[in-house]
Amino acid sequence: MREPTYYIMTALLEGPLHGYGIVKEVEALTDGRIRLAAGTLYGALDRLVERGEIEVDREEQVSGRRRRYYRLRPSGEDAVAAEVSRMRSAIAATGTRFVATKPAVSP
Amino acid sequence: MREPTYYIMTALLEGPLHGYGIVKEVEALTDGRIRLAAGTLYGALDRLVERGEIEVDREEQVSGRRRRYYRLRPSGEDAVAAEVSRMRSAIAATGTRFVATKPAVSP
DNA sequence: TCCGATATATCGGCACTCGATATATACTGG
DNA sequence: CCAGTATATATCGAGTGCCGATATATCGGA
Repeated sequence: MREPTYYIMTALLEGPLHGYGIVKEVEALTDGRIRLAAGTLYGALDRLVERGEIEVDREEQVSGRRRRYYRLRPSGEDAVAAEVSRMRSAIAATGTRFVATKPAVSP
Repeated sequence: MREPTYYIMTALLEGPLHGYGIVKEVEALTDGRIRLAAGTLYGALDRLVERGEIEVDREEQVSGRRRRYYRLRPSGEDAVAAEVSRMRSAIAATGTRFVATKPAVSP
């Protein structure tokens, strides 16, 4: 799984969100580092629905704009868990070379 | 960076290795989970050389077979470190949902 | 009135991976 | 002695996924 797809699913871990809401949530989750391109987002969403990892939760009409909410399905959550596990293994493969540094806490 | 490329570079963290040696090292590093396909390996190697992240260390002739050793360059090591950092952030983004479980130690 | 934010959709191009195929040598078992 | 497996590298086409561009539409603020 690639990074954009991973973050899309991670955003949905908290609960259903619509496309643009996912963009904003991923931006928040990554401190602004990842700004999902439209093609990436809707392409990934379609693919994930087709694979049964997410599904349409509901559609809303908010001040003239349509919002389609997506929900993570159990297999999607499993996929995220598997991805986390793969990343942990990948980090472990470097041994003690790149040791995690705890972010500084405000004193 | 994709997983195969990541492991190719991780294998080179220990020191120079030739193509087939990388395949074996990655297999060892991942408990046999990842077996680099020939196309993946040599394609990635060429790309990494072109980008200056690895370089040819030396060539040997061992029992009639040519071996081309590759060496990780500083920018390549930086790339691996950046990748580790990205993965740590990605894991952190899931919050406390998927807590790391220490592998069981033989009792 | 025009710009930026909100909101979704689609298309073409690009990068990377993968399996298949090719080539060649060395060793081991039957 | 010959077939199969391991060692070793190279290349090509197909498939997948990401990205930027483009399109469309509404709403609020300067």
